[in-house]
Parts: sequence; structure tokens; C-alpha cells
Amino acid sequence: MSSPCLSSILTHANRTMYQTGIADVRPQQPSVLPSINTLQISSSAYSPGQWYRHINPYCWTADNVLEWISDHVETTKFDASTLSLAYCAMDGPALCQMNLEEIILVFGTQLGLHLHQSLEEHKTKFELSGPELSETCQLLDNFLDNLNFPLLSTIKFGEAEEAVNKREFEYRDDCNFTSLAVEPKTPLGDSEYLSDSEYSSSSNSGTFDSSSFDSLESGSGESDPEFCYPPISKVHIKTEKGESRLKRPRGRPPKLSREHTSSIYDNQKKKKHAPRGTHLWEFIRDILIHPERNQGLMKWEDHREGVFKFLKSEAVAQMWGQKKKNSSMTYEKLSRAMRYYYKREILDRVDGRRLVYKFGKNSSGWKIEEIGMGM
DNA sequence: CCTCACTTTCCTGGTT
DNA sequence: GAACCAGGAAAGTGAG
Repeated sequence: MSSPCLSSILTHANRTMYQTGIADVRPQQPSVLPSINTLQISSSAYSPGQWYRHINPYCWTADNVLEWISDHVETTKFDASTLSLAYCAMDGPALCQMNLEEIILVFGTQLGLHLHQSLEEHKTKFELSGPELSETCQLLDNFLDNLNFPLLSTIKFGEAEEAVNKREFEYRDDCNFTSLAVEPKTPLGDSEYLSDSEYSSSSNSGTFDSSSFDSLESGSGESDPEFCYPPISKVHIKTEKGESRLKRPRGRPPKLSREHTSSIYDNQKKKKHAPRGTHLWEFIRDILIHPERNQGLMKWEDHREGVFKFLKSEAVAQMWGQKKKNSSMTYEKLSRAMRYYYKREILDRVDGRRLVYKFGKNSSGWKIEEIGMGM
């Protein structure tokens, strides 16, 4: 259940950090989750007393739960004197474990029904985010960590600004991800073939080093054996100049066992019938529908029409590669996959505009009505 | 084991 | 010349 929690944290963290007009950021807020007061003060989007609409109930603190209860006590004109505060000392996860009977037992029929209905509504609302989005959030989290940015899941509200200052983090909208590459890294085993720059005109030497994603996942700096292309199927070709060169065969090299890799994907692997991995277009969509999370990677050109643009194409490609455990993913390859969506009408062509795509009639989940931008 | 959908990789040629 | 776009071809992956 980290996704919705992370999503709310992300949302507020970004609001706190990037809205320069907000001057009353609380520097010493002790809670990981924003306090009710902080939310009310720092975000005009939240009307007082309605903060819980924007936070996953599973992420509510005991204080949050108490606030939620008292809000309902007020609206139902319930006699709060009959309530024991001891019943209200549970946090969000504990609250979410309760069924209707238990809630009624604790809060009585009148208030209990009201609370249960409200709770179910909030739970349902945040469950819509789905596991794919959770993964995307995890990737974004890793991505930000890679940028020496305070992990969103660890940001304490109000401390973000301080953290940014301490780390001298210089994130701006025009942040150049490609400049973050530590070393131009030849994909493992690629020395068997031509280097990226040799065999592909589109591969850029300054590509964002996704190996840092790998190290985040594996917990070590060691190379992921999965990306060791076996030294087979070498093809010698003659260039125009006549020299014999090694050329990679067409198609993708076979994957090696993932036995020794540990990652956030392990859970998925353990499932009997793992759901098909998130499709590329869904991955893109998930980044887009939460612009406050995408850190300037992509943006809507025309949300109503489904037109969007890559701002950091290589960075998005690296994130996709990270998700698919493929350190050699590039925008060139990603865009090829995108173009295949034209045929299936998941994407529509946008002529004459670079890095601009449009969702087609066979895509879903991005429309303003679908994602409820009013929240 | 096979099929199929999806994705990745390579490539050539064109455009911005 | 670099970056991007378009799309054919071949092949890997995983679900069913």
C-alpha cells in the first residue's frame, strides 16, 4: 500500500517545495504525514475539515483519524460526549481493518454507519490507483533518490525545503538529466559487440546512467548479470570502408536468469499468475496523470485531447528501462514501441511535432473525467 | 510445446 | 551533425 501513501506525500511535498508563493512552510513538522494544520495552511486546494479526501486512509495517523471522526461527529450532530477517546486512538491502518460491525460496535449505529460509508468511499477512491501506479511511484522515488533528492517516502513535510538547501539540490524544471551520468557506461557484455555509439546513431554517450537504478534495487554496486549479453551470434560485417567489424545480431539478446537479482519486482515474480507487466502506454499515462510527480519528465500539451510531450525523453526511457530491468533502454527504442501503438490506436499520430504524442481511442485512464481532476 | 501479444533491438532513410 | 521520426524486420518474453 505504499503507492497511495507515496502519492499523497509526493503531492504535498511537491506543493511544499515548488510553490514559491507558499511562505509558511513548517520547518519542524515531526510527522511524516502532513498535519491537518499544515495542510490547511499550506495548500489552498484543501478546504478546512476536508483534508482526508486527499489522503489514503491507510496513511492516516491517529491524529488524522481523530480529526476525521470529529469532522463526522460535527456533521452528524452526534453527541460526542458518549464517545470514549480511547476508541479514537487508532491510526489509519487499524481503522481500515475494521468492518462495519466493529465500527458500529465502537461508534454506535448512527455515527458508525456514517463513518463506515465515508471510510469505504475513501478506501475505494485510493484503491483506483492500482498496483501499476504503485510501481511507477516506486520508480519515481528511486529516480529522485538517484538525483540526491530526499526520498519522497521519507520527506517530512516542511523539512523538504531545508533538505533541499542542505543538499544543495538544484532541481529546476530545466534540469538536465543527461548531465547526471556518472560515467558513460557500456552495457555489460557489450564490449563483445560494438559500443553503443558505434552501432547506433541514436544512442547518446551521455545517457542517464540507469545502473544507479539497479544498484538501488539490488542494494549493491555490482552489475546486474541480467544485462550480460552472452557472447554468441556475433556477426562480422564489412563496412563501406572495407574493415571487418563486429555487429550485434538483430533482435534482443536472451535474458539470463534473474535468480540472483533482488528487486521490487520480486513480489510480482512470486505470484502464481503474475499480471502482465504494465504496458508502456500505461507507464507513460501514470506519469502524466500525476504531473506533480513526474518532475518535469513529461507534460500535457492538451489534456482534454490527450496530447502530451516528452520533456526529458531519455530520462523517461531510463525509467522505463528500470521498470523492465533493461539498462540499455533508450528513447529511440521507447519511441519505436510508442509508434507500434499507432496501429492499435492506443496512440494517435501527431504530425510535425517532436516528442509529442496523443492518446488514442483504445487507451484509457487519462481523461480528466476518468481521473477526477477535481480532487 | 505452441501460439500470440507485446516489446526490444537493429536498421535505413527522411525530417527538423 | 545531432536529435528525432517512421516503419520494416527479426527476435525475446511471458501469459494462456
